[in-house]
Amino acid sequence: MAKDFATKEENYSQWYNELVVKADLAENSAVRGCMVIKPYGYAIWEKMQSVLDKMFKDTGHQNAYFPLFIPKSFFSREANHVEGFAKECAVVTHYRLKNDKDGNIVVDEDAKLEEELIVRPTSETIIWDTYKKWIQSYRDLPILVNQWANVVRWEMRTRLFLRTAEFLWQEGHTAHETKDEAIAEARQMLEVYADFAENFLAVPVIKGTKSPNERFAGALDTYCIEAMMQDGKALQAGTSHFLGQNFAKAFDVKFLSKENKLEHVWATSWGVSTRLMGALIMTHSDNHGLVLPPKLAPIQVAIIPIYRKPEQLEQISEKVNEIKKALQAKGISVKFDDRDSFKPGWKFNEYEFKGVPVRLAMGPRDLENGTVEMARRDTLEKKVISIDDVVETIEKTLEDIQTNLYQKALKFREENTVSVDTWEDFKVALEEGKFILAHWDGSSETEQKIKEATKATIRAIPLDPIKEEGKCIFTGNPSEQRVVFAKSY
RNA sequence: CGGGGUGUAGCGUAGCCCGGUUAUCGCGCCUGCUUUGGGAGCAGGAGGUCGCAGGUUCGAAUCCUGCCACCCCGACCA
Repeated sequence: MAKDFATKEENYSQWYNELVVKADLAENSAVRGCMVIKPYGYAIWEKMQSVLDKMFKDTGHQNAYFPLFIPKSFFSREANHVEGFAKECAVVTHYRLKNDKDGNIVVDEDAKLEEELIVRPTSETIIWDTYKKWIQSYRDLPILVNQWANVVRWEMRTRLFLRTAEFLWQEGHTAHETKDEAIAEARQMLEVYADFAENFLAVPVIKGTKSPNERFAGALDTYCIEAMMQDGKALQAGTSHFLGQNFAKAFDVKFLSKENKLEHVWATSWGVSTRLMGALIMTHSDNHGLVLPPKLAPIQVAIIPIYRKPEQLEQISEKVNEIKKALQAKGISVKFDDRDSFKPGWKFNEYEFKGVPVRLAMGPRDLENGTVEMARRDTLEKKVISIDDVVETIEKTLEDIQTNLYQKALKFREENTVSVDTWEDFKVALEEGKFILAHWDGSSETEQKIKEATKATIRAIPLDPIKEEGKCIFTGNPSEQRVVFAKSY
């Protein structure tokens, strides 16, 4: 089953250890749960970064960088925030090692830090401590800053891509004069994420807000995009938080308004991580390996020569280099794999599991006929095309693949989303791995009880809902709109 | 931290219950020849503290004790 293959870590981590592997660096495994991102995998991350970075800049943001280490005391300033992260923080207590009398390297107890440092699990605290120094007047606002960084969350159980102990991400932290402006910013960034997910990752997402139980620690409102993986489980692909004045109050960040009044600043934060690579794998992969959307594929076209004698390779190379040049002129990334150490069949498989969208093969037969064989990764179709049409055909095919992947994923989600009105139906649908649209009375207790009974949580309270009166699936209390329930990663 | 399981070559494994030659097999790796339109074939070769420490024994991968690590299920989570 494709969906088993694409969603079980032991499967994808094996066939895709070209991309990324779990860190296996230390025998006593202090780095358990971290990942080594290999060059090909990192190339995908870089593509994502460059697209997102441009989107952030187009919406007026700038990049900056803040320290990895955060003094412990910063964390205790915002009560909800510390509660949310305290259980998963790595703590630095010493700054020096020494040799003991047996020659072993040990921690130098004399080098104990006065105040422990936390390895950032997220940077709100250190950034707001800094913003205090940057903001005095309404003229200093808004501050629209993004940071590309790594963060560490000491999770009890890790999972490749989706929940590694260390991960790469971007975190935006903005400061505004008014509540409305901050909410508008959080909403805007949610739109940016949704746009990126759907038009680049080719992953359809549900936009919504989180219920209080699922909200970010310290936020007044958490906006999210939720995607469905091939086993029907939900994956939170990105979040954007309206933080209200919580951090401004905790870090005493005030400004003088136009009316000469001292007011607390309004805040947002938003982030996406290397988890998006997990979303990519688990949405599109099939039993042949990864399937990459053309807009994010490091290699869009792989060309494989088929030959017996060196002379044939020479002739083929000549033709291929013309094609390669023409494609590159159109901004298409091409790899001509003329390595002699692997056979064509081996290469076909290699590029297939690397998810390269289009593969060309050229052999003696094609040389005679002026043709080339083109195979597309999403449908695995092969056809022979004329060399004269190659650039045009490939451009069109890449667009087709991008659209097709999105449509396929969207169709899958729609087929696996159901509206239910009874508790019995709810449980059945959940067993079938569906997204469930159901009424909920709005209380945390009810959500908690449903979670305990079924493991399902509210993934999103959809934005712009169709207003519809109904009764809560669990308690029968009145409800104004349906929310999305699902099991999640 | 609670329940269950596993540790043998780079990876995956057999052997363990019932102790006994040189620790099994596959993949991968190296060399040579033949091959090349969907993961090639043959021949030869390299690679091992059997998780660690102790014990029982003439003899331990195998039995006993302790420790360590990892995996799965729960609580936690982008």
